[in-house]
This record gives sequence, C-alpha cells and structure tokens, in this order.
Amino acid sequence: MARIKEVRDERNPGEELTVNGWVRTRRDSKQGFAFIELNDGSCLGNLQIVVDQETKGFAESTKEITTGAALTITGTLKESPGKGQRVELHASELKVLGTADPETFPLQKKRHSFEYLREIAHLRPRSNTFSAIARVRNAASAAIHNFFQERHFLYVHTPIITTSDCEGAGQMFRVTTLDLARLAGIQTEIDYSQDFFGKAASLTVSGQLEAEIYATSTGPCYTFGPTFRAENSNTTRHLAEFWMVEPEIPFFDLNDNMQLAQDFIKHVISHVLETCAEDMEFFNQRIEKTVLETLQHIVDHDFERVSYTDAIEILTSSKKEWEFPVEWGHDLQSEHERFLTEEHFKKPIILFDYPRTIKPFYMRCNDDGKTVRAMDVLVPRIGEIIGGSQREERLDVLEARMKECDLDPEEYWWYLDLRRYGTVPHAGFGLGFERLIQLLTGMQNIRDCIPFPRTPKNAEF
RNA sequence: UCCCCUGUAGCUCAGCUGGUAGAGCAAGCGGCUGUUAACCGCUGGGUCGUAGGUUCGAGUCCUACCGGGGGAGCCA
Repeated sequence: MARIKEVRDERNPGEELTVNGWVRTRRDSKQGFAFIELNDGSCLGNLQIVVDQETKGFAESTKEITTGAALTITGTLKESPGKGQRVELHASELKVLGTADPETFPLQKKRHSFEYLREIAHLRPRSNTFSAIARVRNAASAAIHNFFQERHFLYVHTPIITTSDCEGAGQMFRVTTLDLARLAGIQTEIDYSQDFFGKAASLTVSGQLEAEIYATSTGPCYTFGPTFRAENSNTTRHLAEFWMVEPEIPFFDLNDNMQLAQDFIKHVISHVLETCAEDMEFFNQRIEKTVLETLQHIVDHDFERVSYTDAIEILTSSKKEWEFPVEWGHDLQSEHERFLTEEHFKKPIILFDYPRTIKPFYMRCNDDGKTVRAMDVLVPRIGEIIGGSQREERLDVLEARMKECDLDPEEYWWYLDLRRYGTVPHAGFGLGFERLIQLLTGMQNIRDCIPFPRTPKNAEF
C-alpha cells in the first residue's frame, strides 16, 4: 500500500502498487473508460486513476464511484500523456470500500464557503483548504518542538485543571462534579469544600506560573498545550479553547526574550515554507495572494523594537485621525497596532516597556516607577501574536505589586517561594498557536485554523 | 457584551419603490471527449430562519427571538 504523496513524488512508471483514498471527482468517457481523482490527505494533489472495462470491479460499481466514496485500487503506474500530472495509475482492480450518496453527501465538487464548511467540521478536512491547514498545523507543531529541542529546552506538561483562582488572564471555565441542577434549586452559597478537589477549580488560562517553577529548577523550558478562556469574545482571532506555546527561561532579560521570540517565529515560518511548499503555494493562490511574500519578508528582516512610549510618540505625530484617542497610560487600540505594524513599519514589531497600570502583577518593574518589562509582538494582519515579559524576581516588589493589583499573596505562596529561595532573573512569553496558523496560511478566521473550534454558543463536534 | 450586515433550491446568490419565486454550480438522465475547475442538452428540486403584526395582499414593511458574518472590547 502506498500513500498518494509518495506515489506522486517518488514512484516510477512500471511499478505495481495499491492506493486507498476518497474520490474527489470523476470524468467519464462513454467509450468505456474514466478518470478518477483520488485523494488520501497525504498531500494536496490527487492521483489520477485510469479505469476501463478491463479493470476488475469497475463495471459493477460504476454507479458507486462518486465524489466522497472510499476506494482501494491496485494497478500499474504509467507516465501520464495528459497535462497536469507526472504519473497516473492504470487500475487493474478497483473496490469500493464505502459509498457516498451524491444526493446527500454535503461536499460537492465545487467551492464552498468557510462558514458552510464550519457547519460540517467532521467532513471539512476532506476539502483542499482544510487538509492543507491540517498539514501546515502539523508542520508548525513539529517546528516548535524542533526549535526548542535543538536549544535543549525541556518540554513541560503544565496542568489543565488549576485551583489558583486568579491567574489574572481573564474569565475561567469552572470545573466541577457538583450537581449544578440541584444547587440551582437551593440557591445558597456554593460550598466548594464538597467539590471534587475540595476547592474551586478551573481550566487553565496559562501554564506560565507552573512553567516558571521548572525554568527555575531544570532550566529553559516550554509548554505547548490547550488553554481556555471563558471570555465572550466574538472575533476572527479569539477562541475559547486554543493552543499556546509558552517558553520560560532563567537568567534571561527582556532583550534576550525579544531575540528568542523573533528567532522562534522565523524558525517556524522557515520550516513550514520548506516542508509544505505545495500547500503554501495553494494558500498563496487561493486564499491570500500575499502570504508567501509576507512570510518571506518576515524571515528576511529583523523585527522592529519600539518602546511603548516611542510608539505613542509615533502615533500622535502621525497625522492620522483616530477613532480612539492616543494617550500615554492607555492600552493601544487595534487601529493603533495595525497602523504601526501594517503602515508605519510594514513588518513585525515588538513593543516593550508598557505602563505598569495596564499590565499584570508578575511583570518586572522598571526603575522609572512607571513601566514594566512587558513585550508584545505584533504582526501585520493578525495583530498581537505573542505577549511576554521579564518576570519580577524581587520578592518585596512582587508582593507589593500583588497588593496593588488586589491579589492575595497568600494564594500565591508557592509562586512567591520561587522568589524566597534562590530567585533569579527570568523571562518568557506566550504565543497563540492558531494566530500563528492564521499568519502562515492567510486564513482570515481563527475558527478555520483549529480542527474543532470552540467559541461562544458553539462546541459542536 | 456593544455596533453594523445577513438568513430565499444541496451550495453560492438575484428578487428595484409590497401583487404568492429565478440564475449559476451541484445532483439525476442522455450526448461528446485522454479527460483534468472538462464540455453540451434535458429533468427534478423551495411551507423564502422562527413567531407575531401592518395590509385586500409580505420573500419584500414593522417587532421579538434564533442562527451566521464583519467591526469593537477582552487577549494569545
């Protein structure tokens, strides 16, 4: 048995082989033969199968060879006289493994809207676009591990269920075994001591705090796993369940962190461009005609590093009309970020040293008393793809910051212990994996960049 | 959560200022062809998102709800 990618790329005319796959389309000749385009998901291209009356099993199953049907075919590979393919398989034997009634099969041999395909998420990976996304997603995952493994980072599995109630990164999904229907009737304060973990538990919004534990024990490390945010976000770049990559490195400052983030993104892009050439060509032609150019440009240039304060200066001195005013101390709006990365610098930028009032407690305070060592990587079209910082390693400063943010240091006793015993400067960041896939593929909507998207009011499949 | 747009055949859409529905593609059948987003002809297919309302009459106007999309906020 051979996979179609292998047949198309490596096998030679004359070889006898068997392939399995699904029919994409079929072109008939009444003279008794037909062309079947077979795809098995191993690559974008189909294998052209030539069947005729000599093909065992063809005559009796002609009606069943429709778009979507699963076939197994044995035959001889031949050089193709037609245009569009190097080789084609002349079938000696054909068997229909599974039929697909053309009257009801939802995928037709025509273009479908992404919205429609989202409603049939169980079948959409059988389409060109979604199988290509799946392969790019796979290649990007491999590139992420390569990048860190080559640098001897430890892959750490941080917990999915957490009881540290306020990690600070937004609304959390509650995890419970309590009988909610019954509790709703009683209407008293919920007693979490009766719950599975003996206290309130939630799905993680970040593995950062736990990653810091390993960074300050076993050295540079990274997490790569699912993350959950219960925010009621309805945009093309937010998911309730998404995958995040979070490296954490001891003896690192913000500059080291910015360099790592840049090297990391460039590495993943380069790897995908190399290993998914056919899929990337498809995205460039059919999805977004500037992806290849954009990605190459990112690989070839350094990211622009701009302090928050300088960014404010650039924005106020540009003669743009802003819907939201630009003012030091306020977070930048989408329109501001887009202007900086898409119009002003026209490449990825790293904004750093944000006002402390708009950033979380764990970011290291600068000596100016106003800013923290935060960084955001913004890329054209997507916006923020990475958020990170140098962490506050000074116990007294960290405690003071927690109180400033209305957090109870007691709750974070173990996090503070890392500063109490052998504290070191360290830094890290979080990369939204699906946003990276958006950047790589040119897909507009993040819901098409994950196999089974979870968004408000949607968790089908 | 807020703002805007949208919901008509399997899919993508048209249907102007209200008079009970149409195209392309898909599908079925037939023809043609070493074809390749194949091509040509014929045929079938819709209680116009749901519930109310205005009107002699509503796909078309109004209200509510539900679904989808885009933008904003939250962030990755």
